[in-house]
Amino acid sequence: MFSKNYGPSTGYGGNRTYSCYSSGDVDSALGFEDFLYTDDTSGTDEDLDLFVLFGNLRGNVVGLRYYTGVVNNNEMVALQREPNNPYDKNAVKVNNVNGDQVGHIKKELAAPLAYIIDNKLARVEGIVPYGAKNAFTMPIQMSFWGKEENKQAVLDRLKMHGFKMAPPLKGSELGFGSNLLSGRAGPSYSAPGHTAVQMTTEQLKSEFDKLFEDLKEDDKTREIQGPEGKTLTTIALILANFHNGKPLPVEKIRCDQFYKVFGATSVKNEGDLPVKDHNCNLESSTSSGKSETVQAQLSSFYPERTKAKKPKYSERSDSEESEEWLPQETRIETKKDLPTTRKRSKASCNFQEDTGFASALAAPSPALKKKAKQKGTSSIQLAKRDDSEEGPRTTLIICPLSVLSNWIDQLEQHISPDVHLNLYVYYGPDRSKDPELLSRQDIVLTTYNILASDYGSRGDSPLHKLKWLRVVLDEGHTIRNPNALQTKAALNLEAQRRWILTGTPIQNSLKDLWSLLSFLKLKPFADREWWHRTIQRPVTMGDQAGLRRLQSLIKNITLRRTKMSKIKGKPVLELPERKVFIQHVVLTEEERQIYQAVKNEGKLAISRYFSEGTVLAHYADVLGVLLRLRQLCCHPHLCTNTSSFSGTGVNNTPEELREKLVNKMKLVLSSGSDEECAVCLDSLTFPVITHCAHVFCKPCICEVIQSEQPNAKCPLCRNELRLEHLVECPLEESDFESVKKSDQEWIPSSKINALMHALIQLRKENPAVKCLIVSQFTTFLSLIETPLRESGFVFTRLDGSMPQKKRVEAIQCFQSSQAGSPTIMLLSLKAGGVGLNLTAASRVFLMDPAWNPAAEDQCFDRCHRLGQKQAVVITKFVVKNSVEENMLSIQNKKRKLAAGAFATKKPTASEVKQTKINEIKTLIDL
DNA sequence: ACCGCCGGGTGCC
DNA sequence: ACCGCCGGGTGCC
Repeated sequence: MFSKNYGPSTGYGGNRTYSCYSSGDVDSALGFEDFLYTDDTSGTDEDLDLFVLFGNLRGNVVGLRYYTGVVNNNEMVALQREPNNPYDKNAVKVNNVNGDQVGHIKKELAAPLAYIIDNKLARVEGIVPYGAKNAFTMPIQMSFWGKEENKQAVLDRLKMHGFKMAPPLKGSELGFGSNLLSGRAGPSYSAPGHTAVQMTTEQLKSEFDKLFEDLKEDDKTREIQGPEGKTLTTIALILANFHNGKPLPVEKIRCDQFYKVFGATSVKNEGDLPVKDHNCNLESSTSSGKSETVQAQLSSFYPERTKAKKPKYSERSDSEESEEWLPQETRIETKKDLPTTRKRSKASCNFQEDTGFASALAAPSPALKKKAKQKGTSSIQLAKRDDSEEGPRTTLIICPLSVLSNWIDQLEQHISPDVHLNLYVYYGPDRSKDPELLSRQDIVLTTYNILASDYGSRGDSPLHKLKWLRVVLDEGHTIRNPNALQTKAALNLEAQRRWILTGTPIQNSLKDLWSLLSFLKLKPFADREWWHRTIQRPVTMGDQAGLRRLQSLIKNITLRRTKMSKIKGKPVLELPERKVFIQHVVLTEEERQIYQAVKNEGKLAISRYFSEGTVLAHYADVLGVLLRLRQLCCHPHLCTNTSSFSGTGVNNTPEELREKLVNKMKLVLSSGSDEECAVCLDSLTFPVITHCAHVFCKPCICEVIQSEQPNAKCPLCRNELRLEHLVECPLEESDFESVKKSDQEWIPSSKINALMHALIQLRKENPAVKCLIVSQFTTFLSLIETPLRESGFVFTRLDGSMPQKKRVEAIQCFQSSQAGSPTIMLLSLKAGGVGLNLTAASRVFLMDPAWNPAAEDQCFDRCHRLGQKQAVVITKFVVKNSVEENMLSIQNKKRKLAAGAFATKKPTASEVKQTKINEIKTLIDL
C-alpha cells in the first residue's frame, strides 16, 4: 500500500470539516493552510476502482430548516463528516452538488456512519429519492462503497446501531441509483462493480476520440476568421471556467439518467442560474448575462480594444506574423460563456467579430519594443489605463519558462500603443515582491517555477496575496500532478476567472482532466466526490451515460482548435509535410570494440543482478550501463564518466556516500530516461534519492515513509527507508560554459561523420536551409561544434543549462532570416519545453533516440508547427546492432501503450517494476 | 411538524 | 398526584 498517498480523507465521502472545492467561497481564507491539508489535492482514488457496492440504506436528513442548500427528487447529495460539531462529534452533513449544506444525517444514523467514514470502511453516497421539497426532513437513500474486506465491518457497525443494510440490487453497480429508478429487484452479492461492464481499452479510446470528434463538429460554427480573411487557428485546447466557484449550471450537462439523478440542482427555472447564487457576485446573472461572449472576455483582457476597431496592419513591420496575434500558436484566449450555450449560434457571430479585435492589435512603436526587450524585472509600461473599475483588474499569466519570451514578444507585437497595457514580467531575482505594484498592472507574466518557489517560501508570495481578475495557465497540463508544488501554488491563487491553455488536457487518465477542473474550481466537478461519482467511475466502468456526461462537460467548458480544424471544409491550417527518416549508422571497427567491451561487462553485471533478483536494487547502475552504451553510440569521448557501478559501498564515509548518491541521481535525471516516480507515476518533481539509490519525488516518498512508520520500505526494492537518509538533488549548477575543453584530442565518430556528411550535402543543395541538431547529451553537442566550425557552419546553441537571457538570444538569432544568421542550432532534447518555436528550421537531425517517444515528437513539433512553411525532414541516427535499435522497439511499445492508455487503470507498482525489468532485458539483449 | 417530545398546569363525576 | 391527562411550546447536529 505504499503507493497510496492517502490523505486523511481522500475520497471518502468528504469527512473533512471543510472542502476547498466544495466551498470555493471560503478557500481564500484558508490560504496557505491548504498547503498543509493536501488531502484533497493528492489524487489517490485508484483504490476506488476496487470498490464494490456493499448495499443500500434508507435514512433521514434533518434540520433542513437551518440551511439553504436545496435538492430535487432523485438528486445526489454528498455526505460530509463534521467532527467539530459542538453538539455531536458524529455529525454528518448533507450537501447538495453545489456544496451547499442541505441538512444533517439524523444523529442515530450519524453515529455508525461517522465510524464507517472516519475509519474509511466505506464511502457513502446519497440520493434523495423523494421529499426533496420537505420543510423539515427528507429521506436519503445511501449506498455504501468500499473494499470487499471491509464489508462485514460496515454491516456489523450498522447492526450495532440497529440498522440493516439492504443488499445491492442488480444493475446498481454504477451507483446511480439506477436500482431506484428501474425498480428492479433481486439481491446480488456476486458481481462486484468493477467486473461488471468494463469497456476494453480500445472501446474507451475510441469513445474518447469521438468525444473530441464531436467537439470539432460543434466547433465548425465557431471557427475564427482571422484578419484579412486569413484563418486563425490554434492547436491548443482551451479550458475556461466561467466564474470562480460558480457552479456549472447543471441543466447544461444533463443527459439521460444523469439528469434524473443529478437533476437541475438548485436551478429555480429552466435555464436560470442556481438559486443559491442570487446573492453571490454573479457577473453574468445581471448584465450581459447570456450574450456575454468571448469578446467580452477579451475586452477585459485588452481593455480598450473597442476603440481600435480597424486593423492597423499598415503599421505592422512584420506582416508575416499577422497570423499570430496571440502567443503560442495563436492561443486564443477565449472563453465560452457557460450559461449561454443555448445561444451558441449567437456566440459564434461574436467570435467572428472578436477576431476583428484581434487584428486590431497593432504593433507597438519600435521604442516600446526596445524597452520591452529589457525583460527581467523591468516593467513594460505601455501606457496607463482606466482605473475607474472596481475590483481586481490584473491578469496573471503563468507559463513555462520556455515560452515566457514568446508571450512577451506576442503581447508586445500585437498590442497597439493605443491599447494601453501595463505588463510586468514577474521573473528573475529582482522581481518586485510588492503586491501593490503588481496590482497596478494589466498583465503580470510569470513562470510555474517562480509561482511554486514563491509559494513554497511561505508568506512571501505577492502572487498569492493578490486577487486577480484572471489567472491564465499556459500549458496548463503542467498542473496535472496534484502533488507538485506548482499545482498547489496554482490552486491557491485567487482569481475571478481561471483559464487553462493546453494542447494535452488528458494525457494518461481522466484524472488529468480533474486536476484541471479543480483549478477552474468548476462546481460541482472540482469536488472529487462528484467528479468520481458522475464521471470517472461511470466512464471507466463503460457506462454510456457517463461518457455522454463527460462529453457534455467537455463541450461546455472547452474550445478546441486542432491542426486539422476546418472551416467550410477547408483546413484551417495546412501544415507542411513532415517526414521522419531513420538513418542507420555503422560503427567503425574501433568504436565497435569499445562498445562491445562495455556491453559485455555491463551485460555480465546485469545478468548477475537478474540471477540475484536485484535488478531494481541496482537500477541506477543498470541505467548507468545503458547510458554508457548510448553514449558510445554517439562518440567515445562521451563515455568518460567511468564512475564504476559498484553499489553503495559499505565503507563509505557519509560524505562519500552522499556524493555517490547525488551522482547516481544526476545520472538517472540526466540520462534522459524520463524517469518517473514509482509512487505517483508522474514525472519527478523535487527528486530525492534513497540510500538504496532509487529516485522519487520528495513529497511522494516522504508520504510513504510517514505512512509506513516505523519500518518503511523502498517501494522498488524493499530496502529500509529513513527520512533522514533521503538525499536531495543539489540545485543544478550551471554546467553552461563549464564544459571543460576536454584534454582529449578531438576525434570524429561514425555518427558525427554521418551528420557532417548530411549537413554538407544539404548545404550544397540549399545553403539557406536551417537545421536543428538534437541530442540528449550536451557534451555531444559540444563535440559536434568542432567539425561545424571546421566546415564553416554558422551555428547557435540552446540547452537546458543556459540562462534565460542567452536562450532568448540564441532563439532570436536562429529564427532570423538575415543573411549570415546561423543555419544550425545545437539543441538539447529537453531544452525549451513545449512552446519553443524554431520554425526557421526545416530539417532536424536527431542524434540519439530518446526513451520516451513523446519527447522526440515534442521536439519535432518545435519546428513543425504553425508558421512552418516548408516540409520538415527529420533524420534519426540509429547505430546498427546497438542499444539504440533496442530503444526504438521500446519506443514503439510505448507508443502503442500511450495510444491505448486512456482511462485504463494506473499500472500497479509491481507492473511498473515488471515493465522496467522487461525494458532492461530488451535493451541489453538478455 | 396534520408529528413526537418536553415540561407546566392541573386534578371526581 | 412520587400519578395520568391536557394542551402549549417547540423542533438538527
